[in-house]
Amino acid sequence: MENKEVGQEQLTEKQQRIVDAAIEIFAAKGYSGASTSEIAKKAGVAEGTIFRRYKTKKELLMSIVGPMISKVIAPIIVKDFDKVITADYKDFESFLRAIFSNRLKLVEKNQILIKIAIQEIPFHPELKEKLFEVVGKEVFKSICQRIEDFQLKGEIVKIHPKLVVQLIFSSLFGYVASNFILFPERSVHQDNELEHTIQFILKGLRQY
Amino acid sequence: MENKEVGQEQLTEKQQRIVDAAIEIFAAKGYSGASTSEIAKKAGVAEGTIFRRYKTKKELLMSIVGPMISKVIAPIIVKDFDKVITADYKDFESFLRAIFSNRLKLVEKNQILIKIAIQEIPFHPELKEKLFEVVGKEVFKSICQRIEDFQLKGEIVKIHPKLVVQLIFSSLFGYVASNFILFPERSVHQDNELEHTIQFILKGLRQY
Amino acid sequence: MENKEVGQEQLTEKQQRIVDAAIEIFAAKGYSGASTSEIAKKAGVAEGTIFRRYKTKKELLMSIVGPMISKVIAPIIVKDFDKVITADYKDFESFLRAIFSNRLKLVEKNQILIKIAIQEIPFHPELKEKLFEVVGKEVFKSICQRIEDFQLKGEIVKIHPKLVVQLIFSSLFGYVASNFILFPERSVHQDNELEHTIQFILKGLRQY
Amino acid sequence: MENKEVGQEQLTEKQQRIVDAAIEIFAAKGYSGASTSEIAKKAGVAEGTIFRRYKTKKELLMSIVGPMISKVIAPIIVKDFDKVITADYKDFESFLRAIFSNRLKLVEKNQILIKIAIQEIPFHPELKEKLFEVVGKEVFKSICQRIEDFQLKGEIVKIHPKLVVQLIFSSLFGYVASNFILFPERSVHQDNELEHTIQFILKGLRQY
DNA sequence: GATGAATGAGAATTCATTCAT
DNA sequence: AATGAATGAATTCTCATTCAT
Repeated sequence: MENKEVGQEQLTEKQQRIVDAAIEIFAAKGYSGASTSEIAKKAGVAEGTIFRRYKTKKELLMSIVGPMISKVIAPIIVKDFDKVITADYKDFESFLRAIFSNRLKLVEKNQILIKIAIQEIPFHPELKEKLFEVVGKEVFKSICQRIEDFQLKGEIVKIHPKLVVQLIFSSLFGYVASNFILFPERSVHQDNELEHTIQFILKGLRQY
Repeated sequence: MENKEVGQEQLTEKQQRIVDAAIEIFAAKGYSGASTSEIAKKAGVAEGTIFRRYKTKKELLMSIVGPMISKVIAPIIVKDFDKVITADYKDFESFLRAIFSNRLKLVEKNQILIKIAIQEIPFHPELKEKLFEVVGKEVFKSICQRIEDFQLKGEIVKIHPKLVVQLIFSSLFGYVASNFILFPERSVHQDNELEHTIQFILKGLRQY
Repeated sequence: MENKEVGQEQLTEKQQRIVDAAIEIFAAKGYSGASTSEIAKKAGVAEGTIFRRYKTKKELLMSIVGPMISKVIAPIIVKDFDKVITADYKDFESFLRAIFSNRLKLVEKNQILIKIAIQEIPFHPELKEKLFEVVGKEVFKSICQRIEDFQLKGEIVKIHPKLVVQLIFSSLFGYVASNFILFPERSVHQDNELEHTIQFILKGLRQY
Repeated sequence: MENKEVGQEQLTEKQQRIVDAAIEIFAAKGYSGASTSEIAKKAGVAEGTIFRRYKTKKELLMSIVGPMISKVIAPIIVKDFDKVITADYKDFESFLRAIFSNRLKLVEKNQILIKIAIQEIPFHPELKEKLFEVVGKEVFKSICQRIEDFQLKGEIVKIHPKLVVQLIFSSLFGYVASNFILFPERSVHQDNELEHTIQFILKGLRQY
């Protein structure tokens, strides 16, 4: 399972194997629980090899999670957001579906990385900050603005736009977290579950 | 901040201090990231003292998280569930409010413990199993049953009861996770946010 | 060869053995060339034992050299200096002999420590500073003052007192360095060598 | 600061840069404290490049210090020694001044190299031996012989010639060590200090 | 000749755990 | 029960050295 999405700026083959191994082990045991020797063994390299490119174990983590936040989390929300923003969605439902449909694929594709990110964010203020920056500044505003548009058109309930966003993403996050992180083996995320979740949000935000 | 709720069966004062210190440090750094010597220092006891009662570090974790799952997680859902089940809630809204109102207090009261549990569950199959047992077997059935009642009365949408439960608890979990674990410093969980969340769920589950 | 002079504030027996081993190995290989595992082996303790008391290898060095500077170097010059100052030495010769006689015993007794200090001072600014402080501030002034007395009495040449001190201690340092550090195995420091050195300084500083 | 004096037999430009970098870093951190990768970085070459010419790190040190001992230390004492020996110095003072004057320039010019040599000699028996050979055999005898001449003429005190040499060079070494190695930043080696040192030795060795 | 990725032995340090007091 | 010195295995990291390109 390669994660070519992340951090492959001129990595040698061995370094790429290190990154892949690290991803797997960080996901399985968490950052603190993973040992560099285990990573090296799984990658089939000498332990010292890890430290040629990454000065510290933490740098290895950051090289995985840091870019991921900008390259995966952000796109999950922002990607094609120009289109979403520009595109004149005929209604809120289209908007919501647009968000869910292609974004959930990104989530699925980057499951492990997201698992690592969610697991480690509580322990690494830098990551928290980065997430805030990426999500907060770049995305939040534009989404909120869009929400207001739909509110003005009377399509969704007139509560604080921030709250609308939180409700949508709480549902999304709850869905993701329970399916991917807490109980990944369950894999009950059938299509209709997703559809019902969308319906749930749609109705939950309806005005009357 | 004492957590008298958990594991105080005949603990000496020092042992109680150890538990309190462990809770704080496990929450801040995770199980693997916490060291027993740090815990001992914060508790103001000798390093060896920890191992008098708890044979291993892991046993210390389990003594905190294990009981917590039965004593806190379960009550969050089950407590007074006899009443909930017995009580003839006049409608689904009452039922939902009943769940949220007193349960969210439990969550707030046990914030740290829940943080630890959520952080560690992915790494400890035993915990996962215990959670399944407690939540799954004891609670899930009865909640589902109750949901079916409301569905028969036509109060909520007729989708698979399990999904209804997941939607409700996804919202709840999203709310809890984002407020308590990911961004505990934000503390925007104002009252009206909660109210809107309830409204959101109510409408989201309405039939038409 | 115990070095009970230094740093034995409530050391356990093992810790004392660590210090002794460290002194021997630091002296033989220098700080960077010595490994903690070698020290542990020579001390007959587990490597981890070193780090119970000394957080780092450097702290171990400092615990040896730091106190030594105040407790050995300083006394070499200052010890009984009250007497030297108070005592009305009938002439400069008595003064010089007083300095040399009992002080050189201190040097001999602390050979190894002095060797380490001299070897490491160039690489550790902290040590240099400490030496300056101890020697410079506490000692230099009072010696210089004493020198001036002898100059006024016409016993020694009237050049800058600082220079007199430097000439005396250059001779002393040259003697110590070549005998103890550079060529310790030669051990030609016979009594008459010392006597001639004193005569040499005496005549070298005579006025006419 | 190039040290063209040493080891430039057919060195490529890169190899010369390696030598220069090594000199700087060996001086600053000592042999054990210096890492080849740091040297490579400072020299602006690849890590492997060092090992093309020098099979080991130690060989690099030896290529610097070894030749230095013959090419710098020896000349300090021997250079023009034919002249010194042949030349009929009219008195001991001229002899002493001849030694000091042009030799101290050599010392100053090769400060760093001498610093390295003095720092490393205690740890490398080969260097000690080489120094003995060069200094001891080639120089010592002829100096001693010369000293005896002056003693016969009644110009200097009649103690063992070896001791005379040691007294002279102790003063010289004390001067060099304190000015260049221990406290290089002080740089108080003013001209008159030197003059006074010479006067000090002269008088110290006078007969009556 | 030069490079720099890779190595593996070993360095410093951490840490859960034991045990004599 | 409590202590805290001691342990030794494991962990992170360093570094001289090799070798294919």
